[in-house]
Amino acid sequence: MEKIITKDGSIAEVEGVEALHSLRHTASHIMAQAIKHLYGGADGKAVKLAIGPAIDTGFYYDIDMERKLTEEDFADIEAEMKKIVKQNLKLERSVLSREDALKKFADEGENYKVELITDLPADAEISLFTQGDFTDLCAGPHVESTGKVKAFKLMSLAGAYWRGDEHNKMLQRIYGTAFFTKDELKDYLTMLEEAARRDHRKLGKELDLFSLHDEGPGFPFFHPNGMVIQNELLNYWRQVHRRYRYNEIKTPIILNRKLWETSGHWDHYKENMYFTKIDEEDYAVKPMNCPGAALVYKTHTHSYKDLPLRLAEVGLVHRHEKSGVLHGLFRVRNFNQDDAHIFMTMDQVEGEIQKVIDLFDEVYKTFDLSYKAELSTRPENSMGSDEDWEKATSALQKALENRGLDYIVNEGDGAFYGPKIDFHLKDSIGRTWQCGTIQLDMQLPEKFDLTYVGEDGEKHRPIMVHRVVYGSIERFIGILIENYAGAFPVWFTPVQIKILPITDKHLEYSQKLCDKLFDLGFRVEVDDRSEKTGKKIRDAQVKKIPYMIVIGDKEIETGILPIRKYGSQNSVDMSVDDFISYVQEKIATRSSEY
RNA sequence: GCCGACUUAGCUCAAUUGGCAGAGCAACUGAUUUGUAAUCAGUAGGUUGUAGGUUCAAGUCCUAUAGUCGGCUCCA
Repeated sequence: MEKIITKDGSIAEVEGVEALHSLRHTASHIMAQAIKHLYGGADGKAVKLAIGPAIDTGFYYDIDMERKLTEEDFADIEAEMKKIVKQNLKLERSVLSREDALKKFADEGENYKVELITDLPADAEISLFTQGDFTDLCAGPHVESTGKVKAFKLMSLAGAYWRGDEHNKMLQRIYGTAFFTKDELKDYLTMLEEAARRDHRKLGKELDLFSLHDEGPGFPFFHPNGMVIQNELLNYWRQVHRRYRYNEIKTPIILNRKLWETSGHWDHYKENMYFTKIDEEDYAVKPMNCPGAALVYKTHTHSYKDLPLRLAEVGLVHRHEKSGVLHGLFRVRNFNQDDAHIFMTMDQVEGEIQKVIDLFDEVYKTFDLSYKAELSTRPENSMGSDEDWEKATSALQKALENRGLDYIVNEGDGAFYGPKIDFHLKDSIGRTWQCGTIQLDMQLPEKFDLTYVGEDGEKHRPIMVHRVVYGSIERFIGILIENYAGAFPVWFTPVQIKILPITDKHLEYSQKLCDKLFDLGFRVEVDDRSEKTGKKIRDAQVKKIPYMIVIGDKEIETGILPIRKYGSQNSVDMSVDDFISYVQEKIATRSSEY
């Protein structure tokens, strides 16, 4: 239990995340104080402070000053912070009137604080926290004194726009982390090192899954091992979608400008699209699959009896992403969406969305992934009537609530054509990435004049849903690499079985065994190098191959195979047939155990 | 796109104040015939991201540019 000074100024005893959050908030004040001391000049005005909150991984402070900080300054700042910690200064909360607060910060040249105060609601209490010679506008909470901050470390520097708006000035952001004890800090740093070992960019290279080249920034190249994963994921995807009664289509990558004008992308998505000319006419490379699906829909008249009509498509889309955002397989410029467009009546929306959520849940469970759902509502640059947005948003909300899913709401984060539910998955260091998404679209059926014939014999407008489970195959593979640290379940790992003959004498038998397993559909290889067994085992372990079989005189004589599983120190004996059915069972059940 | 850092052999990394571009692993060749996490020896591998500049001399300093990394913004 830790004592903290809460937002209303009272003292409370808290523990866990809440206590840590307070500690880190105080740490950010200590850092700001240290930076003021070191670089603020006599009156402190050379350093202007913006905001400095605690975050999940620690804290940061955004500052504005002429001097450009580098990581070499960290040692100085940390040393100054240590002094402040050692002084064990009490944090004291005070309240000022709006005028007094504005005057105080204006006098100090803290124009960002002035702006923050100005934007506080009229009835807000303006609280300050003071430690020694440093006072900051702050709602709290904080720990009682600077001496509590026993273990901290500055982590990185970054630029950050004031108020997150790219039209504003870019400030210098310093990230740090803090813990109550040195051991906790050490554990955290160790965890980060381990996470770096799971990084999909590193493992992608080591396991020879994919590569990225200067010749195509953001356009990943998949190697044979990576393609095994991709194809297995798609096989599984097709099985699931068959069961959920989807039909698959394929639409072209390059389509005429007119189509994109009809769909609204030409007006709303142009900055993310690539263009080309064919026979003097404008064409665009598709950033989404939906207009193609709309054209397929229109090739027939549809009865209400056809609905819901589920058209799946694994579509390769290209999007121009700003150069600074590319990130391994997580953020690329072309990717395969495991898309589907569902056409239905308004009455069917809620039930159909629930089916989609069921499908998502099933798929994520298969990969041992936990996810977080987010509902995004109407953005500013959007099309359609208030009423339609209202109806669509509440249908999504109801589906989420009926399924009992926890979700958060992102106001104004929807697509320009409708609200959406996003499913976020975590990478190795806890950053979340949007994978699955369910987007209601009231616009496209209108734009493309999509209709179905109702019971009444009249034409009606269907509702459309876009949805992806994996999101992008590329991103999903990245998530899987980090989730499994490269040790994939048998069913989609690139090489399932490695046969290790002890000497050349055992090569022939090994090769025969390999052929037999290969013909049964297993991904199996023989290590026929003239290396010692220990070396072959080591290499197979490093490549994270699920099953190793050492073949020597004994095995040839008895026909019993010693199976050594990945991560295990010893082997278990199995007959060839038992081993075959054992592995077949692991694959059939998509087990993540070996 | 913006802020900062980085870029040396296939990979991971060295190279003192500017002074002969190197190691381990991988690859290849040969020897070795090996029983559960690295056998030995040899060979080859480079316009130091790219383009300029400063200098007697540039991996090292300067400018531009590309890419990568950490963030911001944006997003599957």
